[in-house]
Amino acid sequence: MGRSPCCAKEGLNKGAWTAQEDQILRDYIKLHGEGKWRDIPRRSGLKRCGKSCRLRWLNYLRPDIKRGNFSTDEEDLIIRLHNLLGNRWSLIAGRLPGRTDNEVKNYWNTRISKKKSMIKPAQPSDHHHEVRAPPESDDHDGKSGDIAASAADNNSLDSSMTHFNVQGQGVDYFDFTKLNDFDISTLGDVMELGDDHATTYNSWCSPIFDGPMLDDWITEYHVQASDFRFWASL
DNA sequence: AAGACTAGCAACCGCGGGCCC
DNA sequence: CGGGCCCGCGGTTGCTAGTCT
Repeated sequence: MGRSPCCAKEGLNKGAWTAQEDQILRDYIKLHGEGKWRDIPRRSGLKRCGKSCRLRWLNYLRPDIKRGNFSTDEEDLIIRLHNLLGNRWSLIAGRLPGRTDNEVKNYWNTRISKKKSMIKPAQPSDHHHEVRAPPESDDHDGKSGDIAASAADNNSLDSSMTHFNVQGQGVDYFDFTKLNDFDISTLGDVMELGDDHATTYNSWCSPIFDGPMLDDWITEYHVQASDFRFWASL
């Protein structure tokens, strides 16, 4: 079936928004709230398609938007989140208060990706910090003999590290089953990775503590030690 | 001073998913 | 169950300001 266009194109303005248009949109949303984007042009008199109104509001007019340069902390966060999530800009932006997905995406495309391309790839020996894609699920089933695990034995993050030799690639993971006293609540609001990679804190952290879920967890979520250190430090 | 080039950013576009009928 | 609508996402485009020659 053909998809209907988001709006009739005739008679609509395109390109940069004027201050007057911004004000109309601001006033409208102040009065009626966000949502029903398709109705906005008709009800507000704006000659813009609903999609354009939504974009303008979310990326520019929203009162909580932080403008200006990204701090080094923000940049570091973006790099780490991008390592973990890939080009899922809305998820990344969700971890940066006041930043929009568009802004993060632009920042990545214009600066960070360039910076990264100039840095030589990490050596295999410094695997705690190297940027590396997670092992493919097909590579191991979490129970196979490929995985030789050895875990230390007390409560600290370091001692709960488990080293796996997956397909000959040494990778460190955290074993939550070794973390008796760790304040897992610090993770509560950072683990909303969404969709097929992970769900919320409640739905996947809890089962980990109910039993030895590490193998499945690694297979499904691929959270490496370096990434977990990062999450835990937030 | 002016034209060419570049970087950064705002906005557009097409697609997919969720929801409702 | 399938079609249509709406929303949100990510890739891409194009404008503009700044820099270079």
